[in-house]
Amino acid sequence: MTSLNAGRGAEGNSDWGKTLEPSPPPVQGNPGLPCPPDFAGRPRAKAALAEEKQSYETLFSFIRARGYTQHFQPDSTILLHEEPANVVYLIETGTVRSCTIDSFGHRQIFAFPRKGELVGISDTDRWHFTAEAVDHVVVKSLPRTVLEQELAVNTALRQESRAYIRALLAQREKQLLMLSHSKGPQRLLDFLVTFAASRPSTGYIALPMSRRDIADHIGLSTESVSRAFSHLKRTGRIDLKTPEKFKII
Amino acid sequence: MTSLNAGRGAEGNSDWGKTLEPSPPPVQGNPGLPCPPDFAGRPRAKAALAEEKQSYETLFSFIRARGYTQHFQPDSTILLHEEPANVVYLIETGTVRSCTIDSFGHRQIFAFPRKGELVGISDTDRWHFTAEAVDHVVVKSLPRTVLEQELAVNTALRQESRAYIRALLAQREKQLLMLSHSKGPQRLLDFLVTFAASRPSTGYIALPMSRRDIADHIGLSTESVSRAFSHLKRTGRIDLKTPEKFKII
DNA sequence: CGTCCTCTTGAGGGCCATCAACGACTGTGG
DNA sequence: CCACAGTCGTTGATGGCCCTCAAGAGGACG
Repeated sequence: MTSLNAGRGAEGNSDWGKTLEPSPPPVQGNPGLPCPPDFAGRPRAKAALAEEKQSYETLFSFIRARGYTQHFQPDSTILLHEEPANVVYLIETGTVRSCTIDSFGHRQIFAFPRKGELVGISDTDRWHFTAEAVDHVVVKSLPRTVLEQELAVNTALRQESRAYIRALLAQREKQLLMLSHSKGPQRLLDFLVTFAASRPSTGYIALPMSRRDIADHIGLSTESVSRAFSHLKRTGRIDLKTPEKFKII
Repeated sequence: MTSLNAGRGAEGNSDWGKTLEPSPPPVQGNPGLPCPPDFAGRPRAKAALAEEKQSYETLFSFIRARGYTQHFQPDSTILLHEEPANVVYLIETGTVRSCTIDSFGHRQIFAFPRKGELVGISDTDRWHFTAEAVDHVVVKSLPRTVLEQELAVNTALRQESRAYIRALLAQREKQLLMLSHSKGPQRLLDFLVTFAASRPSTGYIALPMSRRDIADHIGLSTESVSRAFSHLKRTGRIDLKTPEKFKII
């Protein structure tokens, strides 16, 4: 929570960080240059200046076309930590919670994936987390072997799969930042805004998960979550029609 | 920080979660089965029961062989958020800090990669974070185009690259768990243990980074980090010879 | 209508951020 | 050589946030 005004000044790169040793093979036929042109600040061909919105349509279409529809009852387990990661899910309906539980029984919910999001794309051997249905969940599930076979030959699919996992990583890092630097009500508001953004809906938005789920997501106790809701309501930042229906203001 | 004793009982999967709709193409010539055998709990061939330690030797060797040696001065910038991700680094010497800074100037350090770790493997277009040298850092840097060309044709490399990013994701999730559920001294101890584990050294271990860096990593103020050090020392969990040299007990 | 669960609100206390001061060290310039 | 400023690490005092314990309201369900 330090503000980095002074700091150790990450400036003064002067002539450090330059290539000092051209290394044996000059890579790609750039005879005179110790360092190929890609080292310079040139953006890659496909990257427009305007932030290019990543699409996962190839990946999603593939799973939708080849996957099997499965249903999960509220609070049932979709995939369990340590078990073989034999499948990938694409959510069609409902909300999932992805979490881990430590040896003391403390639970951390990393995400609440919903319609149009993948669950299980990040593992190939065994699950490193657990996923449970929050409400009634419908998914398309695809055997991992099928996905892997296609990944081996389909470049576009590979790019999208990588991009998806990268996005997960960036998401987690954003959460780390939030957890260490913002206070309860702000964390709740951020969560609600993010959640609302995943719904195209206007008007009141329904929260499928319990206060405890929210608490274990944003790192508070259920009581503090409740107080944070009351605080946001009192200060006019949200409208809370019922405990489950809210609107951002 | 709830303990999940009662909870909504993630049991009772009974006959939910079964495939309800065989979906058009039965995939791989399993005529009668609506669901190929990989759906069952069979581990994949390569996965031994004993936790298989992932090796990144193909990836590392490739970078070592084709990369360029670069040096970075303490506190110089290795890669900057938003700039083109044209390169991948393998650290040979020194310690790096990978971080992001939010709009209020709050900094979150995600990791302190060191010898034998990669920096920048997670992005392909632009950096989603910043990396700075903590002390004098020597790296092998490889143009991304070279890596991508090889990834396109080298399956082993692809697997290792994916595994590396997966490991980063799991690491971040572990950090999230730690940040929300453990207190200052415990967080510091976890960090020190992790840091010590990355050194094969016996005896006292030197900390290259400042208290502020540690603070921004484990989500405390510098003063609290200092108090946590004192606390661990007082309760006999660490031996602190100088502010930079410690030993786990 | 009682039981159970969730959500909410209050009271008390602990952890930690903040402000402040101090010693140790370093590099600078007189 | 020494005064001086600047940085870093440490410790103390104070206050705020939030966890814990506790109690109560409201709804779901048998």
